[in-house]
Amino acid sequence: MNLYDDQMGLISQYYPEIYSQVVQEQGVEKPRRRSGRKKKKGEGGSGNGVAGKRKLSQEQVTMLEMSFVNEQKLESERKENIASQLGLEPRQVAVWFQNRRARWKSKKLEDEYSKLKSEHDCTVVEKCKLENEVLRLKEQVCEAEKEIRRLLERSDGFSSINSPSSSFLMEVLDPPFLGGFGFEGLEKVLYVPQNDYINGLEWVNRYDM
DNA sequence: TGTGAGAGCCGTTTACATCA
DNA sequence: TTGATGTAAACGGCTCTCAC
Repeated sequence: MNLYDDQMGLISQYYPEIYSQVVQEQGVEKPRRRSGRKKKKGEGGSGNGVAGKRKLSQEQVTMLEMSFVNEQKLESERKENIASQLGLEPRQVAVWFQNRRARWKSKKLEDEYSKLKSEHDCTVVEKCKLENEVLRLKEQVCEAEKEIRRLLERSDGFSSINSPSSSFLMEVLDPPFLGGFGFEGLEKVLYVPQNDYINGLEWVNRYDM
């Protein structure tokens, strides 16, 4: 059983009147090659024997839609079959499939756009949430720093500046010595002895080239 | 390798239906 | 009745594939 048989099964099930008409028209042999592809406008080609375009009937469209759902591409044999079943020119069937593929593609693009837009909107909302969170955390840090400074100032009245607790707090609050003066990375190149009690100027002179 | 035919895609045109 | 507008059928041009 091929796709065509599947289609016919569906059609007989859902559209018995169309199916009986189709079965009656089976067996019509048509030439497979098209002759004279180009036609001037107004020459027709609709196969209706009427000048101008005519909309396809509801039954024709239904059958074409069902066929399209089964398979979007149209092989020659299938096209001939559908055309003979529906009393249309093969060219009409081909054109209908072409236009239907275009509509399908357009709809697909529309759906993809909607999906992407929805995802984009979600991302924007998430970004706003994260930015708010960053602001909130920054405020917390600011408050914490104020609190530390307040505690430091209070502790000045009770202990000397060289007490272990205050030096620890200073380390927390102040940037590293080299980094604070724009010498980031130099500490890796220059050796600074840990317990060397030379003053700052002497230290600079020692490493001055 | 060149050529002709068939088929698909894309953009456009045309015929027709609908509505204000 | 008529003009604007939307939709679907059809066309024309281009490209690709395949057989010869």
